[in-house]
Amino acid sequence: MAKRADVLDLAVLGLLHDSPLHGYELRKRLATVLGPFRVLSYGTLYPCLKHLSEQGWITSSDVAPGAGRRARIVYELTAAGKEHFDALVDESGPASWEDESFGVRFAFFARTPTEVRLRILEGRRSRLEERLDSISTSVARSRERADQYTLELQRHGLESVQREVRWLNELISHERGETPPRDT
Amino acid sequence: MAKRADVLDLAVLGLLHDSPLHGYELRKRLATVLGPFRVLSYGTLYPCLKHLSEQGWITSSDVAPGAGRRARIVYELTAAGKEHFDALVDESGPASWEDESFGVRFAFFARTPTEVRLRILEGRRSRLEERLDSISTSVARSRERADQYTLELQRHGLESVQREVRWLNELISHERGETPPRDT
DNA sequence: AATTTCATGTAATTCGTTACATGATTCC
DNA sequence: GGAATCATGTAACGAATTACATGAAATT
Repeated sequence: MAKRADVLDLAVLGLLHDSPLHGYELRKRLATVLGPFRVLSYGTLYPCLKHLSEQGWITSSDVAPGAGRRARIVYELTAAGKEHFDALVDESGPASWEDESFGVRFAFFARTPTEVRLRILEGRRSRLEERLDSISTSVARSRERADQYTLELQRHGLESVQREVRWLNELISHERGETPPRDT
Repeated sequence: MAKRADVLDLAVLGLLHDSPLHGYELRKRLATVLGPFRVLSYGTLYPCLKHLSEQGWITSSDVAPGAGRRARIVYELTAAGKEHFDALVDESGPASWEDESFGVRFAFFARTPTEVRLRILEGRRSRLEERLDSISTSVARSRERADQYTLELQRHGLESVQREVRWLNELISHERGETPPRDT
């Protein structure tokens, strides 16, 4: 069963899928995958890399300080790591896992089979629709007690979720209707 | 200086501002304030209530099981608690604190002076604008390396942030231009 | 009679941050 | 010569979750 920590694993394995990288560079690229706001600390990244090595999903090799570049440790994906990545991308787990991993899984869609892409998009959509329900319920429950600002906050939240559902609908029909943008 | 944990403190104190409540009921109402998605566990709530009592911001009293209702512990805001709440609402801290507390502080706007409301809204807006910058930079940096899906994800993220900025603009001009919806 | 909802807590664990510690290289 | 960036880690701490533990009252 997928755990929370697996989100980071997934992101790191996904980035190493393209090319071997060292920790410092990985951290910068993770910002793109996890969202440009979140900057991961080394206190999280390096223990994670150690863990991935122990599991045999990546290998590390010391690269001597060549012309202009200093010594660093480059991590590379193993065959087992590729398998694990595929399993993680496809894996469905508790709603919290799927929510947190959605962005990361989407970021690696170019390497994901169409049917898995569809499953992920549809899963996301149905979770958002549940959210829509629960917001409506909570709005109904607290209408008397709520002031203008609370209502406005709920309204805005509702609208944001609805917008994302529309976005997903477009993506889903795109996946179903025509050749995907790029197929690897 | 505001810490992360203070977000929960703020939410609890804000809810108790209206009326005394017991833990179980508090937890349900917290869902409205923190967002209908997040359900807080008792493992977080009860230690928090203990902490707030120790600080003298709330008092607890055992209520005997009256007609139809069973025994429970009702928490009430103290004068010191009200002061602390006001201080927390007004407090500016690291970006992470302001980001996480924005929703909660907004939820209690009805009890917040107009100038503080404006400070909070403008603070949020300028943080989002920084985010806009950093997204643009990261898009520019990774354009060659990025595939269609990564670009689409970034595009969607950018649009969401821009939408929220527009929302904030409306709220700000509303605060500046006319009598606020409700003044307590 | 059984299940759900009400109601309160504790213990172990996990995730992640901040601060600390170190040092080379490049740019100004 | 000094600052910024590159590069890798550890230790202490903090926040919150899950699982555990308990039990009464209401609903079906």
